[in-house]
Amino acid sequence: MDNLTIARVFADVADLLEIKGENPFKIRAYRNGSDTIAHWPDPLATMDEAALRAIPGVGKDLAGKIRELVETGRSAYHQELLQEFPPTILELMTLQGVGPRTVARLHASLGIRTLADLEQAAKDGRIRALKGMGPKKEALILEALDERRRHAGRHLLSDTAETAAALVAWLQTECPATEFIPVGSLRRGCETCGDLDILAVGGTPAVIDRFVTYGLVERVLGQGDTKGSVLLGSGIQADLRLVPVESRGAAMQYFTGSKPHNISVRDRAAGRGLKLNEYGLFDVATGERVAGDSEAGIYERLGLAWVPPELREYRGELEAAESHRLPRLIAREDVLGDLHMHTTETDGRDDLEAMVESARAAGLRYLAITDHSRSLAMANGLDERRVIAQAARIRALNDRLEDFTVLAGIECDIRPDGSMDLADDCLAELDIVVASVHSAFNQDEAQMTDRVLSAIEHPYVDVIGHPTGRLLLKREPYRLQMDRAIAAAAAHGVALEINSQPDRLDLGDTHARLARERGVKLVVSSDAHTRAGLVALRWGVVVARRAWATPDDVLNTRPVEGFRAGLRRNRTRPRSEA
DNA sequence: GCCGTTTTCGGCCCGACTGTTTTCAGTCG
Repeated sequence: MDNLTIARVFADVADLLEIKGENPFKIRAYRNGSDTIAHWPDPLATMDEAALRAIPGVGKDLAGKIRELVETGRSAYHQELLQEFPPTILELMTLQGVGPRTVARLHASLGIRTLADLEQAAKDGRIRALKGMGPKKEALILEALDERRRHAGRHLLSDTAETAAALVAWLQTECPATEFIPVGSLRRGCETCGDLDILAVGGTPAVIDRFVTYGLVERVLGQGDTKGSVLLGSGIQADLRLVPVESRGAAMQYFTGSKPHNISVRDRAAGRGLKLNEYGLFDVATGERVAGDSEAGIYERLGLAWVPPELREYRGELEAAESHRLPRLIAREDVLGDLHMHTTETDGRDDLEAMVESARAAGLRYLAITDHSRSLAMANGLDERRVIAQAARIRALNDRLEDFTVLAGIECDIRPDGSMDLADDCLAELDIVVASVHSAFNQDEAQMTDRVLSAIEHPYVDVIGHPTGRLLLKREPYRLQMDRAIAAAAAHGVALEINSQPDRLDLGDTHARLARERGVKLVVSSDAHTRAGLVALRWGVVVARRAWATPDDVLNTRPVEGFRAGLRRNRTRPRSEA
């Protein structure tokens, strides 16, 4: 049983307890536990009770339930709750404007169990008959059902960022006296965003009035003097919050989150006789405001270094901020080379020369061409003969270039049996080999793990490309024991890729952090298929930052000679040859 | 249900908006 499954059980328990009207702090305990477990880097299935209890938010009870889940595959408590309520009732909670109290009442008085039941009841006008409900609530439920059908769920970081950039640019033109700042999960660089939060610093309620008239607004969800909320045509919900200029820092801190980070910061404030809200940091005794203009001022007053937004996930950042041990995070400018891209030779849309020009324009100093190998016939993958011919062309081009290096590489398929898709003597000829899985995604965990471990052990493999194979919001990662892959990569000096494609971001932040902590070098690569695709490096860098990576953790921040020296093929030469 | 240089018992972040209320509950972030 993996961590995500355990996390889901606890999240379900929290929802069910909420519907039941249980003690809110008990509910929070399950929810906190669920959130922590979902991002916990080590597999809980292999941990004993003492180790489990060392996880923050996991006490005697939760540790026992985790053991029960691991050993029996189920939790008696979870099952008990499911006897009281049908499992489908949890879907009702995902509707905008429908919370636990409403679900409980719908279930108790109308026997509603499913989304279909709810829709029928709303259409029949049975909702409005309930105490505390009315025609408007009924209409809202129908709208929420419709919206859920059309664009359920979350949005890629890059999509949210584009939406935000356009909206902020428009707002800035319409209301030049007000400053607009995107905050929330977008500012933290989360791989997907549920909605878009924007601050309007120093504006008047007229700014909210303007906001709801934005051309891409599909529906106004709410509008007051300090807050407006709209649904955009893309399905992204955007919230605009008005704050006074003197609260700029406090509001940025508050609305950037994450929730557990903020709870912890507030807790820390309370311990010092201070109260923190979106308007500032206040002395409880005197009511005096002691900070709030800037984020740094708030953290400083609490004895903390300013925490970069990407680290605000309650994963040890406050302890590091307190002891001034926060890492100097990698930035896009630190990346000097790009090690994964395709050309017209396989499934790319631009040729070798165009990719080089694009990389130069992006401020890079070197790149590696890594087209697909033979097995990927769909992409016109290269066999040994074509690989060698392409390498010759790359080297000829390289000889003509000044102040820039082009490396000859390949993205070589890892076959289902773990062998490489090209002959060893061919791979040996190249400057860099990225090995990736592109087939037989459905192998079981043992097969897939052995397969990837074989690749890591192969002497000419330098990097594992998009190690989990996930496609965000589309495809689950393949079943790979990541802790074993990371251990093997560390042992063999193989780097793991952070693939920057917005729908991959693979490795993700928690795995990348674990790899880094275990001594594995990372590379941030674009996997560009067009010359414009190199801009994706931006997103890979965000993931690396969320993994607490410094430039030193990422091989392609080094100048080309240092980079090449760090590749596995150049540092595992047998001693007799040295 | 978790947790502890304030606490092993008694706390647990906090404010805005909506719809249904005639003073507030529910939802959201």
